[in-house]
Amino acid sequence: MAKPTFYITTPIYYPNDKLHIGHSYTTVAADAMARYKRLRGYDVMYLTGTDEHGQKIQLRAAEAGKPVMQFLDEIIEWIKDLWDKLDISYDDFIRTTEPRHTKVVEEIFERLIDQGDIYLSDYEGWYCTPCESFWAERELVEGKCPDCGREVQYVSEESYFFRMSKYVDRLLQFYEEHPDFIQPESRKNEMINNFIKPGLKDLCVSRTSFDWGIPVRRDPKHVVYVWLDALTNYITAIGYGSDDPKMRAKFEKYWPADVHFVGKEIVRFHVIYWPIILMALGLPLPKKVYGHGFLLMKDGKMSKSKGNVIDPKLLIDRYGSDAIRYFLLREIPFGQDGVFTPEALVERLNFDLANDFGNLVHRTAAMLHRFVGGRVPLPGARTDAEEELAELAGQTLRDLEQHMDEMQFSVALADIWRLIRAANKYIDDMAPWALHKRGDEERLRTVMYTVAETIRLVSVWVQPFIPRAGLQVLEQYGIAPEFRTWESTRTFGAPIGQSPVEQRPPLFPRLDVDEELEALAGLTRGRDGAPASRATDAEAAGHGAKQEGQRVESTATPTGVQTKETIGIDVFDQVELRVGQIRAADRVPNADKLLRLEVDLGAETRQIVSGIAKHFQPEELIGKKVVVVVNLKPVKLRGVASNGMILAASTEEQLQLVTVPDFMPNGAVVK
RNA sequence: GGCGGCGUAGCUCAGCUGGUCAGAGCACACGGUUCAUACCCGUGGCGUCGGUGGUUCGAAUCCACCCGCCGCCA
Repeated sequence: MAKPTFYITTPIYYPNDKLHIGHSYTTVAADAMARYKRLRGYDVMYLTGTDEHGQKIQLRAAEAGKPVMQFLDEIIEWIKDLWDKLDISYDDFIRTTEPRHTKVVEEIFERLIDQGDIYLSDYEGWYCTPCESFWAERELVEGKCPDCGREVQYVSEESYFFRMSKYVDRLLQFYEEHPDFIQPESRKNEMINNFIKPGLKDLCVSRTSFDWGIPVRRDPKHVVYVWLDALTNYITAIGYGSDDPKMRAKFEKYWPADVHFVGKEIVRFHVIYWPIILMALGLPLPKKVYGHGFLLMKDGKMSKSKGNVIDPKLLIDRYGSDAIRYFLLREIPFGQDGVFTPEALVERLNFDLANDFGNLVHRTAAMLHRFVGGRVPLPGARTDAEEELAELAGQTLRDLEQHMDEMQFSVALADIWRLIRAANKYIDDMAPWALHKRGDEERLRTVMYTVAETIRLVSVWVQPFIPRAGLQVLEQYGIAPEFRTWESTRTFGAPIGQSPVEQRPPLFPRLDVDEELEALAGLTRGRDGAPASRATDAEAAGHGAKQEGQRVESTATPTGVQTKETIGIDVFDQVELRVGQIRAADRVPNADKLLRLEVDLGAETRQIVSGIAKHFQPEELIGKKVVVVVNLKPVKLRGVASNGMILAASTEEQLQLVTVPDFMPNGAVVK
């Protein structure tokens, strides 16, 4: 019998800028689901991609002085590299500029006109070019764009429209027959009350005001506008409308999709317009649309103007993909918003990954070597303690599967960690070192086997979330392939005795909290202090979502000592350095590494927190003339405000402040 | 303004259709342990479950109103 299929998608992202950690969240969640389903024996199709049309792309490319396709290719390369770094196991990556997509969209459009679902009319309204948004007269704020506050133009444009109203009754009936279609449920009411009950408006599906898009075949001054282009990626990618019979078979195999993961801001398009488009095409509807929440920063949504956008690659480089994946999936209840704080990140990594899981694996390997010759021993008779752990393992598997089916990743991880904690506790209760000392070989073997077996189960289960660590432990513990399968974890007591176990360095390093908080403060300070061109926030994910981020610069070839991208003098010039004199210094309570400094900059005296307490006594700093970055965004470290940064040179062991001769006045510019 | 949601220990949050539901993790205090990444284990204090009324034998859990946040829409 053929394997059951599972088709899962992320939104296609709008590549007018680099993506941020919010996009990574959607993609990581979908990846965890895809990996889970593969482990469960499904034939999985996991699709992601990019939505590459629209005026804003065109404008961005022009700003960058590049041909549009070149501009896009460079960003797509960056995005694919990000997914590689995050271990995203997508099966296909669709770009809406590919012929397999554009050709089919053209045909769909023709067909829908012929069917009478699409008709020609006029679109009137106020248009904000940067936001690519139309506004009704009454929506304007003092005649300006309500989103960004900039000028809008009145436009009257001939447009094609999709007759949505025709399908409303069928849509409502579908909702009723498929109560789980929209997740979380609360979104469903919003949709019905806000869009459907008041009367669903026809959707504008073409534009004549720009030409970076798929032309309408019979009327090429029009290009297909956003949703009919973007949403259809979910079917064109798997072969809908293809000339190739193999691809058509693929479509038959995977459609309808099992779930579309989307950010909550685009739920509406996926649960109203997309089903209606599919009805018009006579295709079955997707089984589920899951609108997840946003990853917020402490001070609200991520946005460039707040300087709180984090480049995911910097995080991955520092902590590794497993760590970032774990944090995203554990910290944010799927469907709700979650908050990114440096403290939460470091604590999750230290407590859950290093202390609980990593240490369990590490201490067990050490004991296996020290007590029983470096192999998983053969167990003797079980006692109540072993039965209890086995029982908990069985319960954990049941809970885990249930929560994964509900797509509650954070709860599923909590389930696994409950067993990890129990295993750590079991070790303490059984005290193998005491058994060893006492010479109780049979008990010792039983205990060590039981711990190894628990580690085996956990390592299999953990793979959808942190694939590297899971696989690494299975290899370290010499687990045979047949005991790495999901099904094999239904039994506690697999014959893994005699497997040779390696001693390896800890899976996850324990992080120094102060050091990391300071480093993360640096990462979130936003590296291009330029004020954002508009106030809209970078949304977590989505078609046409309004995103601010860094423009992709041409890729520099690092040479010699250089490891970062080459920057222009204009970028460096944004950093304001001045001479400052340390007037006072004392330790920050509850922090090993932090000193609170008062620095005299001539015109003012500022408080700056610096992570140099390991290298200096507070007294010896008084009077020193140092170089201060004065235009850094203020941050709080351990609750103490820091309004700048002191420059220092450092190696692994040493650290010296960059100092200036005493005759230079406080406040003098350094450049 | 309309619709919806939320407000539970210092922090982040679980608590479905009312009766061991007053909980978990972190933080804090004390104790234990040494295999391990100063790690793990145990014990303990802490909460008027946003406020006020009401339904009920009994409400964090249902209802009404109020306060404060938030989401979608207008």
